[in-house]
Amino acid sequence: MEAATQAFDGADKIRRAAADLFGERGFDAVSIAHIADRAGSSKANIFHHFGSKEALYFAVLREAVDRSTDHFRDAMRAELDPAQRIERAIRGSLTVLFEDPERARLIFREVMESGPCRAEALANEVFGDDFTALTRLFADIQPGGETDGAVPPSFLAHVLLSCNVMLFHCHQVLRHLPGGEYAEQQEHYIKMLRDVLLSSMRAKQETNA
Amino acid sequence: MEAATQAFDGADKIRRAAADLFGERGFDAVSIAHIADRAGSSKANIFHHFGSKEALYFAVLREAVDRSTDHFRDAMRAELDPAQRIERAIRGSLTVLFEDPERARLIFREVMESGPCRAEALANEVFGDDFTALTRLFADIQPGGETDGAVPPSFLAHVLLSCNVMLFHCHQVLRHLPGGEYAEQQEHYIKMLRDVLLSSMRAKQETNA
DNA sequence: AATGCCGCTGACCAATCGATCAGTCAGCCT
DNA sequence: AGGCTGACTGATCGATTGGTCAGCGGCATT
Repeated sequence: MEAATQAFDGADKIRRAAADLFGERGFDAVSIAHIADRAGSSKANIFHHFGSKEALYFAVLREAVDRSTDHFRDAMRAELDPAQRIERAIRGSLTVLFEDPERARLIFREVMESGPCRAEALANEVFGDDFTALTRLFADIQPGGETDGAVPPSFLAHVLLSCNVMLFHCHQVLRHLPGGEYAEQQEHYIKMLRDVLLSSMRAKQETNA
Repeated sequence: MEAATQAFDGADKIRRAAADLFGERGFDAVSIAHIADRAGSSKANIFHHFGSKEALYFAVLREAVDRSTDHFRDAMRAELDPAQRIERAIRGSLTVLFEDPERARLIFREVMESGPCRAEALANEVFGDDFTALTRLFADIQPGGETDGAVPPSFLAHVLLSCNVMLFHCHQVLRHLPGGEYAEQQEHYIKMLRDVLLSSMRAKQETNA
């Protein structure tokens, strides 16, 4: 029926322009006129294809979400020693963030802004799989199984993602902080984070008070 | 000269209303009319006191920054054993975030949005002192001094701040993730993060490849 | 050739945006 | 009393916002 041949039809150009602009400046700071201008289209055409500004935003958001989970999944499968598997996971998550920055900022802004209502949907439909996969990775590697007192795998996933997300969003600031040179040496950063995660897994933890 | 007695003059009410709204929804999503309404004032009066929307935003931002650094400084001084000092630091940083959420979101949004131009100013004038203090804390506690191969103190500061900031911004999502119950048990969260940081300091790290 | 559909456009809408204006009112100084 | 300052307001500005609508040209079907 339709021609799937021409990959760049008008609607797609609009989608991509909107993704860039929404990612850079957020929902409210971007106007339909801006998007139309960047896409080389007209305002009316945007409403013809998407109906409203909100609908366009959600379309862009959903596309960004789908794409990012694909990338993350690829970076996860590897049968190596624990240190290398952790490195792989760190690098994979980092790649997702840095290779499509606008998309990543779009998603994180949504997470920040979303109230309790949408948060559960985001957790289940968007981040659940990736987080579970990462948690399972740490559970697999854990030397003595889940001895009580040890840091649980899901928290190690939290540490990994937190550090990466922070590096991504703040690296322009971090690199000017005293001792923040790691923000510009990605390989060095990866090894340090790997060491933090590895030693947290190995150590028998004290659980005083 | 001026009366320092009346603590809530008009300008201050505007400032506080603006801080709340900017923190909740960001700069572009908030209009002067909203702020005037919330402050029980008039649009024109806002321009009378602050000159422009941007000037009001910066005034609010600066006030938020000053207040947060004060709180952080208090939480830092304590002469206890390493585990307790780290706990103290985690709790202090967490308090800064959660006890004035709008202010915290205001600042973080500024960090996210700022290009390379303003990032350096933010690093030096706003976050430099706190980050340095936190780094020094880890350097003091470090058992064998700075043996090479160990995770540097500034990176431990990165881990601490990253995890806290992520917990703050995403805890509505995290608590719905499998294994994300820690997002609602703050004391448990603090102890886990403390263990991660402690074991990262103690362990002689491998620096292969 | 007439048809209907679809991608697309310029002109236009009411509402709202940030900002300015002249002007009011209360307090303070001389 | 009179002059002056500063907090404050309602009305209003031009520009821009998200959104609508009638209509255009190309293309496939009948």
